[in-house]
Amino acid sequence: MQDDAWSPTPVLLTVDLVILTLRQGDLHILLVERGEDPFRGMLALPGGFLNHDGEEILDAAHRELNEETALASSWVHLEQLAVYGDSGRDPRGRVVSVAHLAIAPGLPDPVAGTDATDAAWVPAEAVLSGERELAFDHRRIATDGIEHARTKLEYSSLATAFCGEQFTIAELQQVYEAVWGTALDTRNFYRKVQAAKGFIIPAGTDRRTTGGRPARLYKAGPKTVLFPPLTRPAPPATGQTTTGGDE
Amino acid sequence: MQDDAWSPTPVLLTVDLVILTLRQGDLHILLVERGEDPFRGMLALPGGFLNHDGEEILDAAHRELNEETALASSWVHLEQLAVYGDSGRDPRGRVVSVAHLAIAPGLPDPVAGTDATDAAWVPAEAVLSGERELAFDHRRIATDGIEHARTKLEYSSLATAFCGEQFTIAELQQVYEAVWGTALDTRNFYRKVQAAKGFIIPAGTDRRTTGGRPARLYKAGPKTVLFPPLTRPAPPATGQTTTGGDE
DNA sequence: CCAAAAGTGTTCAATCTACACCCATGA
DNA sequence: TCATGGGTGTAGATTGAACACTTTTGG
Repeated sequence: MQDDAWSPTPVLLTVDLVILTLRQGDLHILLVERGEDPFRGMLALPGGFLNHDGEEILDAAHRELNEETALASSWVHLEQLAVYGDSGRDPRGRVVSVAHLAIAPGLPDPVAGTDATDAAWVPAEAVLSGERELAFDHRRIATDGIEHARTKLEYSSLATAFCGEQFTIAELQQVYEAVWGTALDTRNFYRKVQAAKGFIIPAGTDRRTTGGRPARLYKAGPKTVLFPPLTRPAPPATGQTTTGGDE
Repeated sequence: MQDDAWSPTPVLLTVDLVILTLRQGDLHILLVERGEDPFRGMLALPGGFLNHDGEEILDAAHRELNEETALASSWVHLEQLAVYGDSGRDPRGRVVSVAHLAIAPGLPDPVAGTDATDAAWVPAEAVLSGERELAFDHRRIATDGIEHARTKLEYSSLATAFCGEQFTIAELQQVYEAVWGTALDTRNFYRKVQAAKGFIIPAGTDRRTTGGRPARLYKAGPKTVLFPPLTRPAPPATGQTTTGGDE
């Protein structure tokens, strides 16, 4: 990082959010309908420019998140994902976006955005498959974000961010099954999450019942890195040499 | 990502590089001595502002890499790490840096920078321990980059980027040992790297000898994601509950 | 033939998977 | 007392760490 004689060209910074949650057992992503002109009327990730003077990037992400979900920041996991800065990605000029991943516990159905024309939860599958078109390079960003979440479930405590403050192990399992799109053995899942010490810790003597034996309640533990990790079942190897092309 | 009435504040974008290589069996990082005024004379990561008109971020990283190492881009692994944009990180104003991780095969000793006053390979340990002070928030960036490389060796083929086009399994093992700072069993390492199909593939009938039986030569295979992964030995658990504090 | 480094076989323990089984509650 | 989901035990397969041993070269 050193200066040169020429003065460097400034760019515009935006913050875009991949906000994920679970709804009726399926992974959903929050999208807004654009009210302004580049891509007006098309679905896009929530986000916006950095505020006037010296707003921190992470603060801007939090601000946008609250504008869209009206959720107490404390319950939401928020982390930086990557930068998307291709010169052609925004017709308005050189706009560089810092993408963030946010995970929220299940929210009430319709989220009327304060800012955007309209905001809605869309099944993640519809975005991954390309069924829903997105503005800018947002499909790419959303795909990257979802993939990031998938792998991070394995070795981090990210899954608890999908639950409320307290949750049962069965609820936690639903998170894994929804995000990974696979079924897991309930009984082995039990032991695995408990084997990762510090992942979840018992919460009071409370229980919650849905027809059978009441389940113990847990809350997120102090550890964010899981050991041993929860391994994702390998896809069933479709007769090919391995699992299709690579690199 | 939607517009507002006010016009957004532009920021300056830089690209900073964490360039790692192996030298005499130890992990080294390339640092330059700053010739310009903020932090003049202090060590810093190689990097610089984006070029005049619409240079792509990745292109800028490649450009800076070549200026510093004069290495054919094709042999170097280069990927984006993260964005560092805290408002106080650069005394010149709002400068946002896109950090990159570069891995290069061992290079000839002195790398006389074209741009910087001086460039030198510094043992990674000296940076991690804080023994060497770095300009800006570059120690943080370097630390993050090294940690990123460490974990990525486990599940990706990143290690081959430290070797030349062809390498022996013993050389590959040295990479793991140097980056992780642990000793590995040669014989089990053999089977593990070969079990991860597509990681390394035999290169011709060539062999290379250093005193004993000649070793087979390999080159990087098509797969970038390793399955099964090479797991890093857990640190010996120092009698504490687990491995020290967390979160 | 000896030293040195490459590569193979084998053992024993830890782990994982699959599934049988018991437990606690509401109706 | 039955249905329903929560939670535990356990046998067999798979994997992993440790280490003896064989192979191939140069001196």
